[in-house]
Amino acid sequence: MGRGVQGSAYARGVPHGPVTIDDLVDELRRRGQRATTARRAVLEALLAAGDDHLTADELGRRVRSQHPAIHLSTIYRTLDALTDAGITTVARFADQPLTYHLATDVHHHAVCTRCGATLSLPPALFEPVRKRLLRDHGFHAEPRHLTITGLCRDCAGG
Amino acid sequence: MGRGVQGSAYARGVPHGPVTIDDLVDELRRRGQRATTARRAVLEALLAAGDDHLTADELGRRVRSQHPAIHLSTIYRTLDALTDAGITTVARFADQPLTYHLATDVHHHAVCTRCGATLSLPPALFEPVRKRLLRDHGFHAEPRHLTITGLCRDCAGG
DNA sequence: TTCCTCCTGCGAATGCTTCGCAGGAGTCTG
DNA sequence: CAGACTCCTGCGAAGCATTCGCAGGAGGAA
Repeated sequence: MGRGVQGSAYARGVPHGPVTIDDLVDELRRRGQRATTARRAVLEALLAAGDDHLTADELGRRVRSQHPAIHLSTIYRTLDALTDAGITTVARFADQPLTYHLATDVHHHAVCTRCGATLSLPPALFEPVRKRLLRDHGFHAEPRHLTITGLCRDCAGG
Repeated sequence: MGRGVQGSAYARGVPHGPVTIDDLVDELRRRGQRATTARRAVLEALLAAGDDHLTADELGRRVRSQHPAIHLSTIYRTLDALTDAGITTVARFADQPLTYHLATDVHHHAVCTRCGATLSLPPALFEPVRKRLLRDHGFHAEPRHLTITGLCRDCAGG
């Protein structure tokens, strides 16, 4: 397969699973945004992070290890732009700072409000609720990254 | 019914539905906390707010209309204490400041990440997911105030 | 009433995130 | 490949919600 001449990885919406830096950069440009060093670096860091959720600060630290001049405010603006473009997804766990990851990484979360532990959940779990919200309320539940709060096994004491 | 001689409204855990100021103050004391003017005022404001979710700031404004000297930091500390005592519940909608309401008001939310509109949902909707999380992951999903994000009918354009 | 704490007002500090500005880098055009 | 037109960036400061330290005052048990 690979990327064909005419189709980017994003040609039919946000793809699931692995993508390359070039896919991401292409998509960025397709959205009318510029592919700068800072943005490429942020995308590389996100790609390298795999399933992890990174804060702007952590992302800044990683990016600066290669490009020391990149300012934290640029990271924030970049993440804003990427999120607008649908390339990244934001989530806030409890009262932690915002975290970011690639939108290609589709999953939901259960977050412990006491210890902050997170559990990754398969999207299927929420399908019934999603359908119901759509049908009964016209509400389009976030399909890519829901968060449900509560207490983890340890914090619930059993 | 009414409150019997020996049983507070909270005797069997957090009650659903209406409670009085005295129920709330009693419960506070039962938890070993002091019933001060500030705390009573906060509880009154929450009670008067009905189903609304109030920020510390908004709560401060309302409390100060009766007791001008009560400082915002006291509101925060009071809300902390009330939440610790299980009397109030916290929620964050999108990137808004934290909001608070009485724990007796049990409901879930769908929040639009674009316009911030919120939809109140019956607890029953999430029961299947809750049960599943508990059984499969030992995760105790917050029973009193879940939030699910997405786009409302208007923002989804249809 | 007395005493021992806990709670409070106040102001300053913190931490994340955003903003305004002036200069520099991307991209499009020819 | 040069020129021009923006958008993007580094920098520092501002903004906002929330927390903290302190010294004094109010709550409640005896």
